[in-house]
Amino acid sequence: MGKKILSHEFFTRSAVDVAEDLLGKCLIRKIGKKTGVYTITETEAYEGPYDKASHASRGRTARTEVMFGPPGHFYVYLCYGMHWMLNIVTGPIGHPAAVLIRATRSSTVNISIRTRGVLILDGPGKLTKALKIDKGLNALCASPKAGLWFEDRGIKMSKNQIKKTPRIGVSYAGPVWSKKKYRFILKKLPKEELSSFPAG
DNA sequence: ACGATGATGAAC
DNA sequence: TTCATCATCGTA
Repeated sequence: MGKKILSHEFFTRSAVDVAEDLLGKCLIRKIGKKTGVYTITETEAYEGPYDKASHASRGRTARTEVMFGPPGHFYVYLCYGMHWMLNIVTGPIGHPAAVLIRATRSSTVNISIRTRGVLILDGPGKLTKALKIDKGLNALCASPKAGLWFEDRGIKMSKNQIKKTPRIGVSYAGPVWSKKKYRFILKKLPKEELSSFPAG
């Protein structure tokens, strides 16, 4: 099976396109000798300074600076005083946009009790907690060097597997932007296509 | 339905 | 310097 690291070009597009295309791609987390593979099942696009739901709509600040930088870098910030949100910057330099990674799914193999199951991380805060993602990754380039990156592992996607809905928790963005269907959900993923990570 | 919990940005 | 506001989650 091919394992292609998603690089610069993949993220140099509109956040909406990247958000949709990230479904079925894999998020890889390496800490020490342990490597986890997590298939992305839910994303949200925050597209540009005109998007009232985006932090970038209030201009260039210390926090949003990363969004104005190069694509393929992480934008990580604290939400509600306790949850880290993982975003990946998209579009060309100077265009503030990013995609929020909201949920993943991966197969698990627990050798000690000889069971096989599925690990579902179904919320942006749960995901970062499980993958030990925090401010330390902010502004870093997605890469093995950072210990966190994206890969295409050959999962085939078709449009009818994707559900589009308005984004979560953005009512403050006004009637137009809060209603945009910029949230992408992968409805189902065949078991054999689930990525796995080594136990122990 | 609501409280936890702290950074952020805007107002004064 | 103060204040309202959050791209959420777990418990009720």
